[in-house]
Amino acid sequence: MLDIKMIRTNPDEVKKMIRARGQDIDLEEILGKDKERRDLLIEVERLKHERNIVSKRIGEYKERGRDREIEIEREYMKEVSNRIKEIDLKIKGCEEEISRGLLMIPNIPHSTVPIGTDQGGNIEVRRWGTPPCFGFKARSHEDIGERLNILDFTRGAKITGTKFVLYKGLGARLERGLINFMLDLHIREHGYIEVFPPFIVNRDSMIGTGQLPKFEDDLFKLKGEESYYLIPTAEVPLTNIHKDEILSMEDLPICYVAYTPCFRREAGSHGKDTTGLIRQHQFDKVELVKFVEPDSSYEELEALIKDAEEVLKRLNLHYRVVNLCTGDLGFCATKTYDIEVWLPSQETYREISSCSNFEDFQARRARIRYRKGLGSRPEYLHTLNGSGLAVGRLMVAILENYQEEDGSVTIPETLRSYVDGVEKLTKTNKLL
RNA sequence: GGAGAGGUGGCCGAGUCUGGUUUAAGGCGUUCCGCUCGAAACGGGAUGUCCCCUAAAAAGGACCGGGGGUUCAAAUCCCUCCCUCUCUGCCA
Repeated sequence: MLDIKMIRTNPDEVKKMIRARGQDIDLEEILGKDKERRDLLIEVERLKHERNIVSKRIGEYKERGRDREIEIEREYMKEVSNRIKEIDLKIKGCEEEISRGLLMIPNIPHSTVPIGTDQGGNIEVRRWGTPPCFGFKARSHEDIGERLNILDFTRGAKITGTKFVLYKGLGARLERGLINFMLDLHIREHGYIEVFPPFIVNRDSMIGTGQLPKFEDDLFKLKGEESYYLIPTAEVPLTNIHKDEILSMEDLPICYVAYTPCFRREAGSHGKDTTGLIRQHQFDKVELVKFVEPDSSYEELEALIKDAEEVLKRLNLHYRVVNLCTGDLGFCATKTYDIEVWLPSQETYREISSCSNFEDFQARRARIRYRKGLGSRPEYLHTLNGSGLAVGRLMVAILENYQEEDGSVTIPETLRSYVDGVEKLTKTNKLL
């Protein structure tokens, strides 16, 4: 959420930004309501002041038993009170409209974000490693996974439906190993605090991180009295840990890491990257979230992306880092780096992590503040998050990049201690 | 799920029955000043968040879990929802 005061003073810049993002939002209407609200406030506060004074006076009259005076004041105050009630109602209406509008305005891109309308405008920042060189035609991960009997798409669909998968035997174990490997790396070497949050959150949390009210269609909502949702990413519970809090400067930066499954409706994405594990309704992810001081948030973003990259380096997987352009940037972000891992079967780079700075956009929505020093006013802090990494897609990358001609898959050395020393996945009919 | 007790400032805690002079007592903590060679103890002051108006302040308004109602007036009365605790049922 943007600051209404900032919009009030820089309406043209905000309009320009909205246009650049290809959005259609009526700023004038919001600003009009804002003006109306402030005018009404001035009037109603004067009346409330009056009410406070007269009420006190009535109290004093009552003490002395001056009933006639009380009666006179009471008649007058009835009018004042009704008028207050009327105006308060109008103000509330204004506030609802203002907030509805504000919640739909995207964040302002950082000056280092390239201008562009879609993915094509993204800029490659760096590459690491080299793609593997096979003397045979690379198989897809689905192919490899099903032959090895570690991935079962048919049964996943049987149990639930399309875009649900069953990991079996060493596949399940490798998934778990990857999660543990990444958690350990971030906890032991990058200084993150591990968290195991709820996988279901309430509506207010979803608004806090920006999934709602705009992206309801992407979410799984639970049926029941409460407005509960399955999390589409651990970003939601992690960022909302400090909702409605005022932290002190010594607390910052706070860095959390969590493994959670993620649930996404993927509405409207049918036929798009639908193969295998790439796009599922449920997938595992290790997520990194930071709460930082505003001055340091862009340095923290650089550190965050490095922490995520380290996973791929340790696994010796070729990747590139991309700076997303204005047209591809998410709603809440001011700047996002994607990490794209090399997939031999598609001979292309595929997103495996997305690391973003949100500045105070989420902090304002979720009311997360900090105090610079003793006695200083609370200020919104900056939040960041990034995948570190998406486990399903990492599985894809390992199966494809480490495949052998005979259909087996070598397990990267770093991972072996996480799968009881297994060095190779080989074809088997047994459910290991 | 059932029964009961609660939710008040950074924390503890009074106020709620009986609505008004509450500007939310008192304590703790924090911080500043005094005393002191220094510290402790002691004495004194300061110590919330948001909104509005401001160049800034002052003044003003709102906030006692959330929302609504009654009333000239609500921390206090009524309704409703949420949360916590105790007992209890079922249960991993």
